[in-house]
Amino acid sequence: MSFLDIRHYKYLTSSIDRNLDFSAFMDFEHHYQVSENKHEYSIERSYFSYKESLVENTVDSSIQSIMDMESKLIPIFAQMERTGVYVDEKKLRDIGEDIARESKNKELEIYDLVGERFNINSAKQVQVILFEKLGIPVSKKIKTGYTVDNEALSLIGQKYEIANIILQYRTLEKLRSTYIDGLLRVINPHTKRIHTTYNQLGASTGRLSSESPNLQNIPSGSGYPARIKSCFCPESSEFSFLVADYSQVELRILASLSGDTSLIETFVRGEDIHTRTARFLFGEDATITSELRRIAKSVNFGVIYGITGFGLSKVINTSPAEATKYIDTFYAMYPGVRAYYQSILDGANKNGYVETFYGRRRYIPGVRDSNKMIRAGAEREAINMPIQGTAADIIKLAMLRISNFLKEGTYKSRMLLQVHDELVFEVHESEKDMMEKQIRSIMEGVFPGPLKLLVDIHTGANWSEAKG
DNA sequence: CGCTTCACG
DNA sequence: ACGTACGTGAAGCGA
Ligand SMILES: [Mg+2]
Repeated sequence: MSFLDIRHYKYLTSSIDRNLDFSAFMDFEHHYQVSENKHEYSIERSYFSYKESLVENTVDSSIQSIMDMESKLIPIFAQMERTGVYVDEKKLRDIGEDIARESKNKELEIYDLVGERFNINSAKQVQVILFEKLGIPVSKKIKTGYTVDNEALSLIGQKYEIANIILQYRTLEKLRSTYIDGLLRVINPHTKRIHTTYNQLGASTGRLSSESPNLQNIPSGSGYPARIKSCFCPESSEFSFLVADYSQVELRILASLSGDTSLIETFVRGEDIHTRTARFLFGEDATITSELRRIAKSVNFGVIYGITGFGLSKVINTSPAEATKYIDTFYAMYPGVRAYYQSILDGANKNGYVETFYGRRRYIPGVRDSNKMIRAGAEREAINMPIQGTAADIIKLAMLRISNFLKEGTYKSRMLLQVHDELVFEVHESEKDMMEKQIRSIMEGVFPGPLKLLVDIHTGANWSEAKG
C-alpha cells in the first residue's frame, strides 16, 4: 500500500489547486465516481495518485525522486505526531500566573495614563485613543484606518510612553493567550503530551508547517519565552532533550547555489559571515561593533528575501538611500550572488517556475505579470524559493535518514519535532553521545559539494536548556 | 470570516 | 504615485 496521495502529486507538479477536489477531479478527468464510503475513498485516492504519478510517466525524474522522498516521509511525520512531546503542565500554569499578574499591572497603567478604560486588545480602539483622543500623528494607512502595529507604536513611543506600555502589554498577552492558554488547552490530560499536526502540503517552498497547535513558533529568547520553552521536556529523567540545528543554512545554500567565491571562502575559512559582510560595508579596518554586525546581519538575511532599500531601511532604522547603498555594496562584494539571482529570474521567465537544488518546483506566474508590483513581489518569491526550498529538502532528507537509522537499532531515543532548520529529540542517557555523533554526521552529510553544512547540537533537561 | 497583529525560522 | 523581505499559524476583535 502506497502512502502516496494525489494531493502530493498536485503539490509537487502544479502552482495551483493545492486543495484539489479529488472527487471532482476524478469525475472530470477520468469519468469515475469515487466511493461515498470514507475508507474506500481514501484507498481510491491513494491508488489513483500512484497511477497518475508513476505509471503515466509524465513527471520529471527529479520530481519523481522528491515525490518518493515525500512519500517515505508520511509515516515518519505521522509517527512524530503520534509520539508528541511531554509538557510540564503545572510549570506552564505557574508561568501563566506570573504573566497574567504582570499583564494586569500594565493594563491598569495604561488606563491610568489615558484616563479611561478601553479594550487594549482592539486595534481599532487603540487607534481612537492614540490618534483621536491624544492627537498623535499617524503613519501608515491601513484598511481600517491607521496602523498601530509594533513599528508604529515604537516610533510613537519615542515621545509618548503610553505606546511603549501598550507594546509591553501586547507581548505579555501574546504569550499568555497563545502559548499558555493555547497550549494548556491541547495537552492530553492522560499523557500530558502535546501532539501537533504537520502539514506536508501547505507551504509553497516545500517547507513543513505545524498546526493545532503550531509547535514551530514557540517563543525563544530570555525571560518568559525561555521559561515557556523549558516546559517542553522528557517525561522521564532517564532522557534528555537533544536539539540539532543547521548553522546559517540559508546563507550557506546561497553560497553553494550561487558559487560566489567570496561567500564560499568566508564559510570555508570558518569566518563569521555577518562580521565579514560588516567589514565589506564599513571598511576592512573598521571596528565591528555589535551594532554594525547587527546591520550586516540584516543585510545578509535581507538579500535572501530580495529586500529593497526601503524595506531594509525600516528594519535597520536608517534612510532608504543609506540602506540601498548597503545592498549595492553587498552585491558588489559578492558578485556571484547578483549573477545567480539574474539566472533564477531568467529561468522563471522562460519556464514559469523556479526549482530547488533537488528539483522541487514552484510555479511563479506573477513574474510575467504586466503589473510592476505583482512582478516585483513574484521576483522576490522566485529568488527566495530555491534557497528556502533547498533548506527544506535538506532537512527532510536528513529526517528520512535519521528515521531509518533509529529504526535499524532498537533505540530508546525518538525524534519529536522539526522547526525548519532544527530537529528536537528525546535521547536516552545511555545513547546520548552516540546519538549526537550519528545525528550530526547524517545531517551534515546530506548536502554534497565543497561547502560543508555545519550542525550545532546541544543537550539539556528541556527544550530551553538544549538550545545552547 | 476578514482584518490586524505577532510568534517562529 | 504606490508599495516595499520570504515562508508559516493563531488569537482577538467586530461585523
Ligand atoms: Mg540555525
